[in-house]
Amino acid sequence: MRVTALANALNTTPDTVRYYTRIGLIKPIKSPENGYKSYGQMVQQRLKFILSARQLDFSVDEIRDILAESDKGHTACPLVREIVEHRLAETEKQFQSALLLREKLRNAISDWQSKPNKAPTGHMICHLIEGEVLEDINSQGGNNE
Amino acid sequence: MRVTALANALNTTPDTVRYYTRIGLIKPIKSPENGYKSYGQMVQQRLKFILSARQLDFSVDEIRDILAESDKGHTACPLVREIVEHRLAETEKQFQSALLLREKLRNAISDWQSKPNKAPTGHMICHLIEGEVLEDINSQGGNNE
DNA sequence: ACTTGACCTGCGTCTAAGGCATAGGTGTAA
DNA sequence: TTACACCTATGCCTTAGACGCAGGTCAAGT
Repeated sequence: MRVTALANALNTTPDTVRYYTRIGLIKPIKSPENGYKSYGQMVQQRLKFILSARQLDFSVDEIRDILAESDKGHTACPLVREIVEHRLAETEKQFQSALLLREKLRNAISDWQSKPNKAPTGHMICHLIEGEVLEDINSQGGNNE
Repeated sequence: MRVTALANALNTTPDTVRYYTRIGLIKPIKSPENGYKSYGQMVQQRLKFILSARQLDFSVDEIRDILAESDKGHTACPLVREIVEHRLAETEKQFQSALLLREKLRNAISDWQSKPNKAPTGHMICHLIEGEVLEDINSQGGNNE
């Protein structure tokens, strides 16, 4: 199996396969005559795992750690559980900030409904944004990860 | 005002100020003796606008367009309204996909609650991920922007 | 055998929005 | 003057692949 065949088999792109190959997550054997990479059955299984983990939004680094553990013959399950918990927490944050942003944008739209368009005044570029909306936004405070 | 002073005044980082300077959104004057950049009052106002727009998740490119319009003496307001509508739509998408991901992760956690940890079997790296969860996920279909 | 065209390959470069490291400049207290 | 803290500009690094390019390969047609 070569890149494109493998990609098609697992419903991904050749570029993705090449990328995982480049960073060493999967290792094909190189044909000595034409230099093309050839992927075996084990590699396909491995790629399948990688793609599934990506669907759960695991980072490539996290996946690398999991595979390393697995390659040493250890269970990767505890690590996977840990990561999925962490990812859920991250997603919760993203979720909340998307919620907040949506609120800001909706407010902006409705607040601006009645306001006219103005030309820039030299000390103000667009009064819609530089108006009172600003203060509300800037006092939302910082976040810490 | 030099980078750090300006950054502190507007509650951002020197690196951010440098970045906006580098891509030409704000233009300081360079001291000819030591090469340090000096930012004036107008620039501060401009940066304030930029930061506010970033709070609304405007992209730097969008902000560049707005500033270009404003610099030509035209109202940027219609453009700003347009962008904010577009951004709201984008945010809605993000919101939905965060929601979906959260659901997937929660399901994974609860499904796995009762399952044991297993060592890799050679054709399976972690049965938690390679189990049935997979099929559900892979049939979610693609999105198009 | 030769050529055409379609497809495929590896490699290098690009993305967004800054973060970080490094090398060197500046200021001031001892 | 030296020590030390802080400041500066510059260049490289980050994610997870996408895209483009120059060249290689394959099957069909001549």
